[in-house]
Amino acid sequence: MLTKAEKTKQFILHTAAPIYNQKGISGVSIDDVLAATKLTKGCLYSHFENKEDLTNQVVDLLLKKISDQMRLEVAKGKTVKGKLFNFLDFYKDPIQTFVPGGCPIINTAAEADDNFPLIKEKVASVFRAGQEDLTNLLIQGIEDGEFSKELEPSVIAFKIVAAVEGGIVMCRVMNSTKPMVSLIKNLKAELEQYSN
Amino acid sequence: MLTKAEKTKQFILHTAAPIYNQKGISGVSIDDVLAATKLTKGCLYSHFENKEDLTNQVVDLLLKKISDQMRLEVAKGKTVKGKLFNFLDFYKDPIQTFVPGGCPIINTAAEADDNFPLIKEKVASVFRAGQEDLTNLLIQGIEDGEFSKELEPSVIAFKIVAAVEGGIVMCRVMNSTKPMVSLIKNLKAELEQYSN
DNA sequence: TTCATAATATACTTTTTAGTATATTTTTAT
DNA sequence: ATAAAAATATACTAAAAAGTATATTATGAA
Repeated sequence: MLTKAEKTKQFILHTAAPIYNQKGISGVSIDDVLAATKLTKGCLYSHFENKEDLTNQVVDLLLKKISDQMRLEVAKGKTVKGKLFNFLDFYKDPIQTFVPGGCPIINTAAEADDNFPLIKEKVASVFRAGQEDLTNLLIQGIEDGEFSKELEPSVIAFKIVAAVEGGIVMCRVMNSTKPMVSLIKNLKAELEQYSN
Repeated sequence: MLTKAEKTKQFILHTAAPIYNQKGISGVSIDDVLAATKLTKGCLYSHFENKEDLTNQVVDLLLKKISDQMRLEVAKGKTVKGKLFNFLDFYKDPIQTFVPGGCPIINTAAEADDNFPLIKEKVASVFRAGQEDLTNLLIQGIEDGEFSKELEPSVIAFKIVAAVEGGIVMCRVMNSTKPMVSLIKNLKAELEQYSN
């Protein structure tokens, strides 16, 4: 069983996660987290060394949450194409996102690249792992005969993720899910072009 | 001729611009700007009401700078395809960007969507204008017979921008321009597919 | 060239935010 | 049940950041 303290710590992390995803690392204050959790400083600082420590653990959680859920959805697909389509559908609503505030991966990436070397590395790892998995999936699709050999796995893997992540941010700012729906339809059609 | 004060104000804005693009709105302090400009508070606050005012004007400048330069490059193209390729090539180096820190449009979009309604609207306008221009360009390409009627202008316009903007952020975090080079090559190939 | 105005510098105050010391309460193993 | 240890609350200090009042200097139109 989870100890009380561990429960509280997880509660803090899970409560802080959407706040961080919405406000960004630099935009979040300890007081924001205290207000949301209704806890006090003494309590929070007994679970985290300082703000940097909290931030690092929140980012870890954010990246894990989105990655796990995404993999879960992908895994439901029976075929390679099914898995790819599930990946795309996972991102179909850029306004109401799995973690409020958009995709934590692109959000964190955009903020961390020039400012937080450690977090930058965390996000880079997530991107690299994602690219590797997607690329392998596409390779398997070719090997299985689902896709034509014309398809360049690593290029398409990057293109799909870049388009989806960029699309999320654009849609959120323009307050419309429409372009994303069209984009996903188009990306599916592009994959169909490579279908055997 | 530009008055002294106007010169100073422009100097502040242009000096602050890359700082904002790198650190993000919430990450920049007035002291950061003072340190970079070697000016004092009294001076800065005589040109700007407060931090919000400075921020708004810096964001305006950032969005204008990148938009103007992009349009300039696009305009150099002789054909529609030439213009589109120039657009893509404009973004070919995601590490050494026109404004240091990546593309101000996606950076600002990612930060503003949940936090700065006014700035969110500014970015949305830039995206909308860009989408309109790109879409019209593609429509013209079809009318001119450069592209096939199969090409859906607004969908491709969104796809290209989303992929490029998402790609920039991914490349920056992964510290590699390679995926971007491949992406641009692929997007050009995709456009070639629609070529007559 | 002078003087009114604008620009800039200096030296503050205020506010916000992070972090700490210590007292009190709650867990949990015995 | 109880006592040691852990968790939490209270009330602070420290530091950073925003913003202001006022003195000084520079600009440019008469």
